[in-house]
Amino acid sequence: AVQVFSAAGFRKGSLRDVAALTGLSQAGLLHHFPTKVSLLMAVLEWRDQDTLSRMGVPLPVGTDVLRSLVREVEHNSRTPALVELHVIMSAEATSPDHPAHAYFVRRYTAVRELLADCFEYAADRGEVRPGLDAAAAASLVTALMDGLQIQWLLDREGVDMANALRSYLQTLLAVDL
Amino acid sequence: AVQVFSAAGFRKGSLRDVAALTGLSQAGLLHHFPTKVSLLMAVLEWRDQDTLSRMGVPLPVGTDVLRSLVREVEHNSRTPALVELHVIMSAEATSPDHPAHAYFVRRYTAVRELLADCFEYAADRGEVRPGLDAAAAASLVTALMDGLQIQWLLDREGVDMANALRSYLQTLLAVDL
DNA sequence: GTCTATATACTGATAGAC
DNA sequence: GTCTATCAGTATATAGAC
Repeated sequence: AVQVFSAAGFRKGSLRDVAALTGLSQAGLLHHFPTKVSLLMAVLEWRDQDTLSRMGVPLPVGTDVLRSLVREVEHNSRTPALVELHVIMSAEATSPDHPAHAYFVRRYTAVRELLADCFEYAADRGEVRPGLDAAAAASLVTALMDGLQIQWLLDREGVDMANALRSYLQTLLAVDL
Repeated sequence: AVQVFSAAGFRKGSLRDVAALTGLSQAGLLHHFPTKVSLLMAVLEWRDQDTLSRMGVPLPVGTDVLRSLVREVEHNSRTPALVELHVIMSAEATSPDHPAHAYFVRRYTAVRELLADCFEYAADRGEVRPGLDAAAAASLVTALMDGLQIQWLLDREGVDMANALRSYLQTLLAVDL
């Protein structure tokens, strides 16, 4: 399902193609996931668990979150399908009638809050540039990662996501990352 | 076509729906645009002309490009359909087999070059922060705009694209924008 | 230049045998 | 738990009348 949805999107990705990749018939696939939407939700949950398994639970705090973030982006650079999945799913889900719309609204809010907390925590320790707006920085870092993924998918040799993110984060901090 | 492709993407957007919105039959629409792909290309060209008509031809140089950019983002905030169109088209087009793939590869390269030239031009006049990497800044600004559009579509009240962009650009410059 | 009718293919989901 | 068969809906594109 990850392969199919990442290549064709949820809207155009077909259960037939997913079934073919699993070796099941289409009806066989629907025995495990009764609807296409239920398969989508399972994919999104799997992706979150996959990410959390690398970042560690409970999540790190302060600048450790930023280090984890850079590591995660480095991992993404080795798994284009995961990047494609995020780019196409988040774009499709901006439509209010998309089945994953509410999920992505929640997810982006959560990611921004995690990052804002991380910047505030670091600010309390004097580890960020003076005068930094934690909430604004959180939104900016989130946007930067999304935008870099699009550029990287369009030109994998010409764009270095992890390096660009690390360089930018460094300009926000008063300590070495 | 802009309405349909922005709401459903190119892949899932149907000629039937476009035809219905124009008042034509589907066959009538195909008289003017012989294939779905030709309609897509016309939409992308229309979008570029629409943008250029606001930014002015020839394009401004130096920090004037950045001012135009902020104005363009302000305009986007008033036309959600244009933002939706860009977000879904650029995401879909990351797939190598998408009919707009080559178009978006070219477009992103051109946008980054335009911005890099602008930063170099401004640097020659001492208008940017010392030590700024023009090419890196160009890629970053492009990524930032794309990422902000996703966040804004998911939460229009909570995200201020133009303000976020202006604030970030200001940190790159040695003069007021 | 616009239409109706149609060809051909694919879609998600269901029914029911095994 | 997996299958075949099928339904009803949708898709792009074409043929040909007007």
